[in-house]
Amino acid sequence: MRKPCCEGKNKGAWTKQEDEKLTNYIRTHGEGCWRTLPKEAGLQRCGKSCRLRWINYLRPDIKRGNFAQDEEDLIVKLHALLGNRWSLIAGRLPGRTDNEVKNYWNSHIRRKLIKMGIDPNNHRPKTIPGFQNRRLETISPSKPPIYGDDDDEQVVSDGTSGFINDDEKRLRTNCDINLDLTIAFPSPSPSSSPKYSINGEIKKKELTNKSQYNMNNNKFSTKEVEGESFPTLVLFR
DNA sequence: AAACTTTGCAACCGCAGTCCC
DNA sequence: GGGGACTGCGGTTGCAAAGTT
Repeated sequence: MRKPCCEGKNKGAWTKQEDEKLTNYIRTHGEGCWRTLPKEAGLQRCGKSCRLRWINYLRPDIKRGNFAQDEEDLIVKLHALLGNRWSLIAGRLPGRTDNEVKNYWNSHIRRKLIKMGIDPNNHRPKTIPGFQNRRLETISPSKPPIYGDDDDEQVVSDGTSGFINDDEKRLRTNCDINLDLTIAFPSPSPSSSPKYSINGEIKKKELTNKSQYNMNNNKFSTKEVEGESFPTLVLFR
């Protein structure tokens, strides 16, 4: 039976001294074998704990503080496409960690979506008794879904229900998701789990076109996109 | 002011994937 | 190819701070 890596080691919150030891060690030796790092750095912690502390808190390139609105929007979009793949989502938010994104989703965004009557798991309006017949009938494959609280409702020119709440407007826009993600089909093996790469790190054939995914009709459209400014995400299913 | 509740987030845990012998 | 070691990920927990009664 393998010994638990944390047996006999410190647990709980990190002290300033521990942070300094870890930071100094990694500055000198770089990130390496997390298993042996604690001993070499003089820490009574398991390697796993050191890795987590470094990645989520001590790394110098971490952006701390509140999430900007565009970051929040991007998280919603990426979550709609990728689900709970926090490390992938965080990979497209410079300076943010998967743990931070996950926490922000669970404590802010998820709650906000629920409050607005949107299922955070599938990003679609929940069927709420009382207004579902009137509201959900407006959803069609070619049209963004209509959702929201009746109290905030207003009538817009096309006769459908509209919103006066900024968050709702923004999220409604996000349903028309249109990410610049490169999508590659099909999987080399149907039984294999999805694979992906960022910036083409894995050696798989990529499509030359950029496929744009539209949540409204669940379709990919392809068109050439020039001047790409952020990492290319490739999904293999 | 005290008690209680809610919120935010750091840290832990277990599992799955990958590597290496 | 099998199995152990290691790493990384996502779910969950625990606790301090903030808010409410």
